Amino acid sequence: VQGDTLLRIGELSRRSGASPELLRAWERRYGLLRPIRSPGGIRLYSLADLDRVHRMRRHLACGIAAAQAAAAVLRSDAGPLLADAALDPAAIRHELARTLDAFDEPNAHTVIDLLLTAATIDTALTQVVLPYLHDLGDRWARGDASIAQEHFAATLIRGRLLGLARGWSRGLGPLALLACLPDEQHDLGLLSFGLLLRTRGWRIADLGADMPLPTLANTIHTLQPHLTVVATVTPKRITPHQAKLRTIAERHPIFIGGAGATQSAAQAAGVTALPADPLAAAEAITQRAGDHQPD
Amino acid sequence: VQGDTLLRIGELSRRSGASPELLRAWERRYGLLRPIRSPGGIRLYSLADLDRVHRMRRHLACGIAAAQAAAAVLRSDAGPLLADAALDPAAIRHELARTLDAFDEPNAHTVIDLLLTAATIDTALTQVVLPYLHDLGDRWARGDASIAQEHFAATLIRGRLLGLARGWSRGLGPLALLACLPDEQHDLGLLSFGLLLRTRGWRIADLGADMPLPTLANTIHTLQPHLTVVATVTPKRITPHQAKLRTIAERHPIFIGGAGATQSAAQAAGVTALPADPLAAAEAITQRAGDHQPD
Amino acid sequence: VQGDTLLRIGELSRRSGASPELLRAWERRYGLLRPIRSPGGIRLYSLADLDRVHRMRRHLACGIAAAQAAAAVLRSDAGPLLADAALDPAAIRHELARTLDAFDEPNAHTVIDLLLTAATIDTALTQVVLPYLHDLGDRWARGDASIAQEHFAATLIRGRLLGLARGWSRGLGPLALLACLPDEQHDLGLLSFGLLLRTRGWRIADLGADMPLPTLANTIHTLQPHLTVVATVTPKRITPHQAKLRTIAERHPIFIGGAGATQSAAQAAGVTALPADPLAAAEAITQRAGDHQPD
DNA sequence: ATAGGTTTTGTCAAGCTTTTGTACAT
DNA sequence: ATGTACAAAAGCTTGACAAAACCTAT
Repeated sequence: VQGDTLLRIGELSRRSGASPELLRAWERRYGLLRPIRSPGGIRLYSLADLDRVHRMRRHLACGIAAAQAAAAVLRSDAGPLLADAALDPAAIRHELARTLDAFDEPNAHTVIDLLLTAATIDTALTQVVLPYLHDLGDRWARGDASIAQEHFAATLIRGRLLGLARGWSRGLGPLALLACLPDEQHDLGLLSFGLLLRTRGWRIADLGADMPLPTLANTIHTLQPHLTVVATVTPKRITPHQAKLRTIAERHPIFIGGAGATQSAAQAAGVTALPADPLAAAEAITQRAGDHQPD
Repeated sequence: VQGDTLLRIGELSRRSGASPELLRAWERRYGLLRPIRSPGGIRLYSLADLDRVHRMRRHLACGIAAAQAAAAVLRSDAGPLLADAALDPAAIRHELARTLDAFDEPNAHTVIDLLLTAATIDTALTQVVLPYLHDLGDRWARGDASIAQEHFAATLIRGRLLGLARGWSRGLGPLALLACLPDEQHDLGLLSFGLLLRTRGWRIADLGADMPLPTLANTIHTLQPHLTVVATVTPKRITPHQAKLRTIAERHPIFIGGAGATQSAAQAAGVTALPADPLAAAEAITQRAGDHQPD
Repeated sequence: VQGDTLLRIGELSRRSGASPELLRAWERRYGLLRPIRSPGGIRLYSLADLDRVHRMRRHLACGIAAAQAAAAVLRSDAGPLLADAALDPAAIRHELARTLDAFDEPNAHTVIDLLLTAATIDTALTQVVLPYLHDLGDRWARGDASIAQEHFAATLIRGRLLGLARGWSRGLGPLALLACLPDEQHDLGLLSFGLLLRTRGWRIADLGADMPLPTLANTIHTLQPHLTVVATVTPKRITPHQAKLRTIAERHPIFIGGAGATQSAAQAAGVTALPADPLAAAEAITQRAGDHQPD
């Protein structure tokens, strides 16, 4: 569970599938493991040792002889493996999925803490959080994840993203107004996009899910943002509002993002489509703003 | 229920369920009560004293030993008064409304920071945040607030509440599972209620808005919570699901809260209605859990 | 079920599922629990103790041997913070001091994680981190803290602040160049100040401690920042460089901040003094920039 | 793989003390 | 009403024990 727990030989055997006698033999013959000892002489193994045994068995399963397998394991033993493995985005994403699927809130927070200290917000969002959410959606569609798991995960992640968002309307940069199209409930992608914009110096005002367009128009008038981004996961939400969108877009720059932001649908509504990739979208908008109002 | 009613020891005993001898012992040993005396020496107790005895008995029912229970009662006696003395809830609520109405995110955060530093979570929620949200809903119904303002405020507050919620499934007491009924999108009341439960020692798992009942049933089976609370702002959401709710409630305690939790609707669905006031609801549930799980 | 109730061993046993004998054995053998005692010698446990027992049992259920499980529990002991829902800045500061003084790096990280999710960066820095550093300096001056503790704490905090600073030179806002005066080694205050500026939309370039003024002048020429802030904790570092500072300030706005930034010293060097309070300083600079370059 | 010895760990018992609700005499 | 007494319940310490898990060596 933890990174620094110690296992006795019985537990190592249970977790690795190798008998205690065999583990002792591998230690004596090949120096595969170097457990520390308790005051009474009991062997105590680290999780790195467990990993070594796993690799050893994998080699054996491939037909490598024991002596050579052990040598290979020790050779490829680049020190604190598990600690480094934690920095691999795929591993973190996997760990995030595991904890959230199990409704294990404290450890999910720990994983996110680790992620946020190890990575930039850009990396955390594009390499871990957004791919995870995307994957979760797929699993839900396939019936491999329950709505409960999906809501639980979304709530926890929303909390962390809103934590990062704190104060994002403050400061000197241009203001971007964000909102989901009417009937669109998926706000996490837009929230993430807002964070990517924020790290690029924008000020953000986020109206969240399901925003009626007349109200949006009023808010544009009140806040006078530099530009507005509306989001949708399906082009279907655009068509019913083409006319209204076009009216607003005539007096104010409107961008549309999310999986539903197809070129054709955007063009029909007289607004500008953003790339599907949120990082590319953030860069594109920032680039554009920099051009219009250079330094 | 006057503020200045005085009880003699027999009446206090009858109302509190503790024998006169015991009440005197608690006074002598722990200083739990400080009754004034009649000219003839008869003890005269206030209603605050009755409340102390009730709290004492609740602690005892939870398994706390008498000396420690009395200490806890006395400690929580002086606590909130001193802590919150400097704080005017109405002023803070007004300030919160002003900043949020103006989409002034940084200063809204500052107000909330101030509130959280100056008040307990209980006070912050029941005196400021929940009244503000309620008032915002009223203003929206009257057309005095736009959906944009409402979404903006809800998102910001949700972020702060989720920040406070961090780690709330960890460690101690019994586990409470929370969810909104199907089609119910208002999750902030439930979230606040979860925080109130948390400060009373519960562990929380929150499934958020719009949770299908079959999935809820599965999650109950998986997590084995001590009880489940579903929320709705209107009784209309209960009727279509009466049968399913009843089925679940037969094998697991289900409570229903929120503005829509009328007695009649709850009874029809075979579940227990909670008081409309979230603080009272949290107290009621905690009370009940303490009663059911004595020695 | 308050956060400060005390349990006798029987109740702890009932709530945790471990027998009283076993609890005493764990205390004696591994020091897992440190209950206070009643005047008569009865063990009184806190809810944090209950949490420890729960974690102990969870480890045991995973197959970890008792001695190692206890060691793991004690190692990951983040104090009473996680058990209570206490987000009082003073409590967090105290917990930060406790963990850092004990060179308890993992738990210090946990405390900081908690702080960053519960509070805004502004609050975290001004209410917790900076007061803690100031207090640490005082204690060191009085001989109550060792240089080792001071270095350890500074290094850990610097790492976290740098983590928050990631990407802070990116984006659209005006660029602020930060540097400590020659011989000035205290860079954490400046780093914090940079973060406060960042949340107000600035881009930041930080040159860190002990920066020779000719190099600073060159960097100003290269980066063309919007303004430059130099920091010092004592006015003594200003006097030797008055002339050079004045020369630079003739062609570029220079501000001076930190405890050493007295009005008189600043005036003598022809630069602008900032308020001693970093939050006020950040606001002042941002205000000024907004005036000069509106919208 | 087995044998024989050691360490670890949960449990129990004996004898004594503290805590606490109730009872009784003044 | 007060104060003392009392007995049951719950705790404390010391010491010991046995099953399970481990060790080494053959």
